[in-house]
Amino acid sequence: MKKYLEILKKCPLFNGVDADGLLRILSCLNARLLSFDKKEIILNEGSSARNIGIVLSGSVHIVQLDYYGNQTILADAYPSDLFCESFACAGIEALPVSVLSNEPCEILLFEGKGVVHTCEKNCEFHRKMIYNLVHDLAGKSIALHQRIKIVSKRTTRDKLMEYLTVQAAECGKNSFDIPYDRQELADYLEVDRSGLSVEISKLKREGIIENRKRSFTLL
Amino acid sequence: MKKYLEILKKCPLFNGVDADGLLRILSCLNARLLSFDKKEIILNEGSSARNIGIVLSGSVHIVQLDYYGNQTILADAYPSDLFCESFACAGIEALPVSVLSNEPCEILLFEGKGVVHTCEKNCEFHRKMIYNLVHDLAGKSIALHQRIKIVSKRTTRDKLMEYLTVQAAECGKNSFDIPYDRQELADYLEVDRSGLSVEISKLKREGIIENRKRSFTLL
DNA sequence: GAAAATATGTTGAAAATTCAACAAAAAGTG
DNA sequence: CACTTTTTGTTGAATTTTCAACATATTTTC
Repeated sequence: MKKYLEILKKCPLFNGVDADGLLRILSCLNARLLSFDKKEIILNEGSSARNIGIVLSGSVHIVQLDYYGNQTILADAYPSDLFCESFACAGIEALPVSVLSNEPCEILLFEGKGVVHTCEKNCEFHRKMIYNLVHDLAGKSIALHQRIKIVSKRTTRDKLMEYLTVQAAECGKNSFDIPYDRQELADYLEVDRSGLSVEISKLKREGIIENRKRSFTLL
Repeated sequence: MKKYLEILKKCPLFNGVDADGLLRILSCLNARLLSFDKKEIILNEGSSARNIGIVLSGSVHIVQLDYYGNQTILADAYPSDLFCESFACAGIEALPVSVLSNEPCEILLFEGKGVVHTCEKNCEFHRKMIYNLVHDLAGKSIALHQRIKIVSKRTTRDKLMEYLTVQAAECGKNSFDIPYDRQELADYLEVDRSGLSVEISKLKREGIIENRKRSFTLL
């Protein structure tokens, strides 16, 4: 576990906790270290919602699957990011999403109740974690609202432009790379992949954007 | 304020806090009591995100507005419900949503930092509130995911059927009333109102649902 | 209870999305 | 480097949504 100490220190849950406290908390949480290849199922929709995950290496997609096979990408998690904390904290039975590995990755999994329930030994750290949890959950809510703002646009073109505008704002430049290939971008925007390609081509022809693969420029 | 004590006791933020503690917390939070007519703006998108609200009477819609005038209904809040707590807790500047009164209503508004920062007098209650906040934020996240599952369906018919199925499951009956008129339902499902009416008519003709105004039955 | 205002249903035309199928380009493999 | 696999772009047809306009029904107001 020491190998990942630097990653774990940056995890929003452990903000303000020193390396010593971190190691104590981890032993207290009974965390399991798991490895996955690309495109594997880490957690499956409908399975127990008790677990919280932290990405140690690689990255994952948080998705919902439709009965027609349409996949919706809700969010991504990268090293140091938490995932599924909201489901564990709400105390629901079944996970309403699936978590898929986007590339080979290593994941730390532990039970959410270990975080929420105070234990005798580390009350000091637990208190800090609860505060951190509030901030993290609130941040996740913001992210969901931002995604809704993008996806609630009524046309593929508007969704794409809103998405690209947000990305540009986030990295403070008009040129940036997105974390998705075409199919994944379509799954994030909830549109048809081929229709998305058509729209990207149009925007390029109209001189509104430049694009090559995952790299975009707003003009 | 005593008039609303019963409503406030049921607020998720004050779970486990007795009437005495509640009154002390309220004075500490510097809460303002505000009244609104129907269809008024309570909080405007882009304005300060510092405030948390509690509905005391009536009900409100949490909405996002498009530059074309399309309104998206994200959630509703009824007496005892909190709203905008996630934005206040995340510490962002600008509110990414608007809050509109759905009917004449009374609202308690206070600064979010009063909840998150411990004060000297009521540390006991503050600790409880933070725990309550974690549970509440997690629950709001679940609600958003549920809404996304509905709205990510690709056709008006599928969105409507998913929505009605969730409603039926929530009240445990096949007959139920929804809290929206046609335009509001369209705004919640992110579809065109007239197209929604067409789809409801079709489903009735096909014998899949019964409907009169806000009352629906799944067959 | 009549008049005005609001809500809902219906229609047809225009616009957009989806779907399947295929071509072209790029990436991965031995 | 050749071959295979995967990704991306393009097309046209079918489906669906949107939009505007209007008819009907319901509610509100005086």
